[in-house]
Amino acid sequence: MPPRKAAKNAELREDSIQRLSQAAFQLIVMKGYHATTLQEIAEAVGMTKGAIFFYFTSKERLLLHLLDIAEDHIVNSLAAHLTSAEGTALDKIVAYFHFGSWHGIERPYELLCLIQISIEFRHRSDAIGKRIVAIYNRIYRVLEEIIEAGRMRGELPKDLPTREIASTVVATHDGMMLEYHRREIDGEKLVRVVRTVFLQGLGLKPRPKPIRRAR
Amino acid sequence: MPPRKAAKNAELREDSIQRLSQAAFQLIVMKGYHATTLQEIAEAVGMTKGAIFFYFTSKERLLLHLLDIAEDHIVNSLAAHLTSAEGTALDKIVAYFHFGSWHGIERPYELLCLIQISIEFRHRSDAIGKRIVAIYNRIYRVLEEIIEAGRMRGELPKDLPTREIASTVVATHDGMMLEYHRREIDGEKLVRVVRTVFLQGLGLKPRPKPIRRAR
Amino acid sequence: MPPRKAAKNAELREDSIQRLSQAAFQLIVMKGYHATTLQEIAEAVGMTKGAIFFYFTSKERLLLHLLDIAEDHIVNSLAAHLTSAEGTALDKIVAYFHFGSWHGIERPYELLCLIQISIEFRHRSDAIGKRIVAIYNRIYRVLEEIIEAGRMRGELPKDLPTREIASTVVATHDGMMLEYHRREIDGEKLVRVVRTVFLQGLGLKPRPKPIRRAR
Amino acid sequence: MPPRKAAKNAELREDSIQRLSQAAFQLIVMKGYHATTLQEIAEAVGMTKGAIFFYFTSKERLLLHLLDIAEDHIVNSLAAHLTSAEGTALDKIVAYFHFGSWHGIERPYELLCLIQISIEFRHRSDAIGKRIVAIYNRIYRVLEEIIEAGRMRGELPKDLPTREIASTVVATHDGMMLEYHRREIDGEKLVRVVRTVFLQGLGLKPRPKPIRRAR
DNA sequence: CATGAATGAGAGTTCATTCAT
DNA sequence: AATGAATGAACTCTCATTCAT
Repeated sequence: MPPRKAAKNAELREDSIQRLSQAAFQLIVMKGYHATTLQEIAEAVGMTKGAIFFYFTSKERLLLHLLDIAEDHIVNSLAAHLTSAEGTALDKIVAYFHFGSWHGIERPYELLCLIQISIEFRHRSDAIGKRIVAIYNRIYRVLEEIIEAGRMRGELPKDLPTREIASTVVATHDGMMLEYHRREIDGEKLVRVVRTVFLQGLGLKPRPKPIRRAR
Repeated sequence: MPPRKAAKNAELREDSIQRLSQAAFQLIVMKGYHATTLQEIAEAVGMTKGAIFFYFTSKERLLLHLLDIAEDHIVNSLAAHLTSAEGTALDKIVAYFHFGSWHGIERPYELLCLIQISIEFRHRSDAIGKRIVAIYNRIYRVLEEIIEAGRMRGELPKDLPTREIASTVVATHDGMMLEYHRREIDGEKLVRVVRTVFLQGLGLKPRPKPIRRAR
Repeated sequence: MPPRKAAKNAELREDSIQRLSQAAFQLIVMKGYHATTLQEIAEAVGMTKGAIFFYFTSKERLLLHLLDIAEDHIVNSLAAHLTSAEGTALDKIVAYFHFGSWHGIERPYELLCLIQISIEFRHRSDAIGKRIVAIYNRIYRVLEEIIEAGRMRGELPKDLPTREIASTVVATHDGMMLEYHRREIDGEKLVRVVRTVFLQGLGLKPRPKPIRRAR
Repeated sequence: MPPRKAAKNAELREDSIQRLSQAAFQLIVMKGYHATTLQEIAEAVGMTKGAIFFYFTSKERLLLHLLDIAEDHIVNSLAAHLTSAEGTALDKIVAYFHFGSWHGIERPYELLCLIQISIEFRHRSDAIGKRIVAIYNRIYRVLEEIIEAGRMRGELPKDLPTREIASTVVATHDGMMLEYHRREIDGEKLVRVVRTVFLQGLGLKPRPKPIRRAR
């Protein structure tokens, strides 16, 4: 039964890659890429270091594989969700937070891994640096399109620049995810606060008078 | 003049420590703590690796020293600014963003170093992990006091929990700082967007006028 | 028909061994034994690493097998050629160069493999070291017998020691083969030069040419 | 006394580099480059692996350093010896053998290292492959110039091509050196045989006059 | 027969750290 | 006060080898 055998092997292979990837996601999110050793990853799935090199040719390639997965799972479905026709820009931005937080809770590691790597490789121009930048650029693009469209329809304040709004959304989102992992925090509450803030600001609204100048 | 000489030596010592610290701040912010080698730090100030051990007993102690500096410069003055009697909670939160961004632009490295370390050592319980948690806890405490006080005075929505508001503020602030460093972004614009969002939300509110119905 | 099947299997087995050996010869000659991996050898014949262990119990045994082949093909036929009764010692030495060069051109890998291994394992006393020494000793013995016989018949200068003449022949021959592979060189020209040198030296002698008959 | 100290350190450095290089020369000649580990080299001089990286940034760089030394000591002085005005081409070729054998006996490792590396890296185009080819090309060039000049003066047979004569000289020389190391052989006798062969061939010629003294 | 998964010993390399000077 | 030499532990990576299928 060669087909069965082949199938079994393929399964095994997929399973091993899967387990190694999951372990790597977790460890990288917990300790960072540089502080995570292949030894730890291997041990986490009950293999030896050498096994990693059977599936990935280097530590860097393993990480690139994780980025592929994360991009696929997160950015792709994000784009799919947010580029649909319906909904206002604000709806979509809120959806972005919800989406992220959903991932952050159900599948936290892929999302956090992207954030972690974007921080660790912020200023590097090697393969990983380029890859993570490309991934983030996709996110920025999706958001900026939403914002532009919203602005056209008058759903957003005209005096706030697109690029900086997108950055604010990403910054808040990533910061929120990190914060969620930094403290033991009620994720749902956190999202609710962020959503509220983004929708209404923190100000008590029926505002008595126009301009309260800060500072 | 042994005293004079001693004085001179002390000065020299301070100067060396100062220069090493600055270099370390920059490199850690750019590359992360784990990816920064003592070699690089030493070279950046024209010394050799060995010299660092004359001033700091280990790489870890060097980092702890940086954390001391950063706490002193940032958290202390932050607390001083924000615990003053005047101003509403919102004013102070806005000031928090401004304060951070000011530091982020004038003396970016100390602030970013705190953020970087809080991410790299998020889940560690060694000396550094404990230290960075302690520093962040001070920040949370300051913010939560402000928020509580504001809530008492009715300046903040009652349905948003203090802890999560503080987390949102910190998350947004840290995310914003990282974002500022991740992209080439106009820092002032970014702050303005964040401030606006926090104050008013992104929603187009029934601004005072529109309501005026025709006729 | 189990016998037929068995026969077929045996054939297949021989064929696989044959192909692996050829690939190994080539790769070892090109890169050296240590720098050649079983992976490469397997790939060169479209197998996997593991398959090699079905035919050879170790990399070392594979090499020993190659040495067997090379000894069989080269040293045996060399001995057969050179120990025949006819011809002077000089004829036979020339034949040695020709023989070598013939192998070197038609079947270069076996011969070069011997040379390569004799260099890589010169100073080792493991199985391979002993084997290659034994093979070379056979060659020396054949040559020394020829030389001794020639000396008896007065065909060779008396003042040159047998052992060193044999070494010179081997040295020149091996050096020539390596050189032939090191540069892009016209093999036939090279052999001609070597033969001429060995027969007449490089000195311009009042050559016996006199044969030119008068008139 | 900073100068003394500096001097001492410089001495120490030179000494360590020297010792490491010598050990590396020997081991590479005995076992080949690939089969020699940095561990062994370090142990041979009573250091640890790490020390090697203090002086050389990689195993490859260490080898390149050895090649520099060897080129300097051998090829340079070879060129100096052989490009002098006096002497016939034959004298110089004989001198080449003598020179080589002198090096081979007094400082055998540098010369043998060149030969060894030329064999191990014959077919590679990395930094080492290029380096060793460049070194050999210098040798060929020197020899070919000598041969050409000799041919002009009628000192060499006209029917033998320059390139192949040079190759024969190099091949014989290298082969001789390897042979010298392969067997326990009387080096002087070996050189004498080679010299005689090159001058007169192995044929018993009606020697015109007894002694044409080489050198 | 042959594969592909996995191992484990050991290689080259990095880097914080020590220490004599 | 500072250097440069050297260490040693830990890392990434390689490769011959084993084995279930």
